[in-house]
Amino acid sequence: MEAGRQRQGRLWSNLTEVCELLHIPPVNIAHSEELLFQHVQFKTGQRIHTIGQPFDMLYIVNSGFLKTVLIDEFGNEQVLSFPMKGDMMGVDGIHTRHYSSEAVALSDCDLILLPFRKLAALGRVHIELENMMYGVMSRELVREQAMIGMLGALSAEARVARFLVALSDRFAQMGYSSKLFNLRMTRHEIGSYLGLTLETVSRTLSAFNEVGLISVDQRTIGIKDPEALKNLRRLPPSRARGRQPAARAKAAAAASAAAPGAQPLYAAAV
Amino acid sequence: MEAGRQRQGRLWSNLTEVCELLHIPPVNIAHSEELLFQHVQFKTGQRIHTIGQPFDMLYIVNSGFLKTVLIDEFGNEQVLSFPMKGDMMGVDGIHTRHYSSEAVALSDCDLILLPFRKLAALGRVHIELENMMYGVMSRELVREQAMIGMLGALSAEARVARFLVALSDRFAQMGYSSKLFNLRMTRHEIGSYLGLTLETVSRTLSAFNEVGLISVDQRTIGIKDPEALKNLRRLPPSRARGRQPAARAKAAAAASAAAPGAQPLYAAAV
DNA sequence: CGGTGGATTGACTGTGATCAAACTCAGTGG
DNA sequence: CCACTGAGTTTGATCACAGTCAATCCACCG
Repeated sequence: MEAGRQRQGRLWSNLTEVCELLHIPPVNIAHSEELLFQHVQFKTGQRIHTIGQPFDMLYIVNSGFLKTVLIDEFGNEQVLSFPMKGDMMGVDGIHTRHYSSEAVALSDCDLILLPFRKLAALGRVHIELENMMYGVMSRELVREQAMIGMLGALSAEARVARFLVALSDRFAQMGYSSKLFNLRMTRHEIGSYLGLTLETVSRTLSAFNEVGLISVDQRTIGIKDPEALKNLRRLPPSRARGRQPAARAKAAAAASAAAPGAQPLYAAAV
Repeated sequence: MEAGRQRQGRLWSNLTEVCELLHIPPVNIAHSEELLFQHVQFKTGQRIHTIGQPFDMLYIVNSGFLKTVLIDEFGNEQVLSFPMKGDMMGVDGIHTRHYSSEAVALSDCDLILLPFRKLAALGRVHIELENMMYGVMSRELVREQAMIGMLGALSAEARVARFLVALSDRFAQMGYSSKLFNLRMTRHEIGSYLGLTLETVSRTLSAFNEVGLISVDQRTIGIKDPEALKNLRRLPPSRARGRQPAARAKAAAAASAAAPGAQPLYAAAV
């Protein structure tokens, strides 16, 4: 853990550390050594904030894994995101001054507290910081738009494939292996996130495994063919798969990547 | 059209007018009469901005109807929103400095141009304005989260029902009739927005009509039973509907509203 | 008029939800 | 140490919702 220093028995980060965590050009401020943001630790299962709770803080994930969820009028959970290192949480609370979603730790976590009013005030003086705020919020908006596009247009298989690729990329950029990793969330949570049932998620992972795109063992995922996953739209029907060598099916999945213009065999006509 | 004044043959609005359009407490600025924002007119079918185009402007809808769309890697349109009076557009361009979506006029429109840099600079001096910016972006984020929840969890019928209710509410708050209005978008666009096909949208509207929840004639929609629509989860199977008086089915739909705790007949176990 | 884009309706099919059963694994306590 | 538990996962059988393909139908416009 490079970021953070001890003070009064707690970890604190300065603005420079916050900026690099967010992948934002560093903001150079006079006396920035005195401007520190406090860390907080949460244990697996603990709630960071709940729906309706008065808003005053933004959070940046320094380490660990979380989920954010919406609860509908019948008490059903809908997973909105799986924040991890470098992600900002709590932005949805700005508008109504109350959080509109709930954040839960899926592993032990270390979060940085950003008092919103203080941050906004700082942004008035340091334009890069203001840019950072607008930038992070806009980025989040674009991410959600992509999510809407995915839920509106893609098949179950394509959703699971993209989910795996996105995870793999995140792990890579955090310095972990992009080829072999552990899922921190249950099938149920993945399903909720992707608009699918847990059974469909499980079956789809098994199908990818059978065809050699990935390896699955409970929560351990091995990415075998990232390119095919990235461009997958639909797998051949399982009937055909049974009597064929796995290589055939894998090739078919990859084919949809090679010729996006022509309608490849088995590709969805979205 | 109360907002706007002529100058150099064009319409301009001051900050106070912009604020009330956005439903934000008015920002009082000295010399606010000299701080004016230009209007632009677009005709039906015209593009306001396209994907990848360099970002520098935000837009506020003063009158008219639009759609914003994402284009996926295969050229398919995905409708993201139907902006109308009081909505802000272009926020998705802040992050990468390029618009990530495309906005198209569905009717003749009058938009107010907000140069982003200028607006951000103003926000540094006038905190209410800064709050407005953060607030509008956060509100958009929450709206998209609700959309994700809807796409992930609701049946086709529930989506269409909520779409109608949301439209009805918007018309009401713009001072139009909430009971009778014209759709400005095609079935195809509604379908894309809701993650459905145009046939499913058409069929669902017809079913609502049959059951007495609404009246449909092409693009003209009459809302008959807003409460039942708001709480609808699933309609009784069409077989049963045919031999029953419409009132029965309507009552069943309304029942799911009355007793949200108990599982009503035909309600989806989401 | 005929032409064209949009809407409706019908018949059929497939994907993914539902219901159900078996299995894995970690934790707990006798 | 092992049986017991319970949460999570896998797999199977079945079915319905919504997608697909196709044939009108309708309104608007040149």
